Amino acid sequence: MFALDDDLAPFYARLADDVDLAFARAGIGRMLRSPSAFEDVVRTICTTNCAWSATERMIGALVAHLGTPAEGVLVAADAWRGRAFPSAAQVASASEAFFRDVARAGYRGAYMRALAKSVVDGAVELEAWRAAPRATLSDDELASRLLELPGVGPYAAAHIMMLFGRGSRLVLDSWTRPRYAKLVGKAFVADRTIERRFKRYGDAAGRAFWLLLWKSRHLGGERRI
DNA sequence: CGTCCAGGTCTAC
DNA sequence: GGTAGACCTGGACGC
Repeated sequence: MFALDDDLAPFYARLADDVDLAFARAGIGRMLRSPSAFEDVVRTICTTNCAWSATERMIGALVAHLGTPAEGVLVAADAWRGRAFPSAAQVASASEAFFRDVARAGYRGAYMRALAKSVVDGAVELEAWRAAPRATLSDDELASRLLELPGVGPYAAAHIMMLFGRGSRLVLDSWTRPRYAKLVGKAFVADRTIERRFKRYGDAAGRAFWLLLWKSRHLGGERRI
């Protein structure tokens, strides 16, 4: 989960003379990921086009109703505490009614069911994709595969890749866009402009973008860049 | 009570 | 390849 195999040395080397991100060289910038790649993808789908409260509701329901209770942990039947995130098989076996009436996932229900089935029958090998080194599976190839998954668009693909240890794509959404604009003192900044600004970080552009957005959390205090 | 939109995506031009 | 419209849900908002 701590992605300790991710080698950030090249990234830190690139930040040696970076005014904005040199602070990260102290060992900042590692992304916390899920025990399984399937969980990373499902959680991400549950962040799309909805408020954070909805994301929590959907994921909470998946865990509480489909996940396996941890051994020796006594919990209420409807609680998510003490349970593992459900496996692809467990999600695949859930009914449409569960997604509609319990998780209240709306149109995402069909996406999650389809994804879970693809993982179960072996058509989609998320775990292998996550484990594959760049030399074997390029960022472009991984991105195109993720984009073919139901419910995964540009935002989700970039987010999942970040969790998979590929910090090349910028996670652009309704939180990061205004967040970046505020940091540079503008009301609005076009995606192309942001992409151009971070192009210099090469295959670590997404990680650099993310770090900049969270810089104040690491250093304390809000400041413009 | 109607409209808007939140850590977007998909389909049809 | 770029762009409207539709899409589940529910909390926030204006009236």
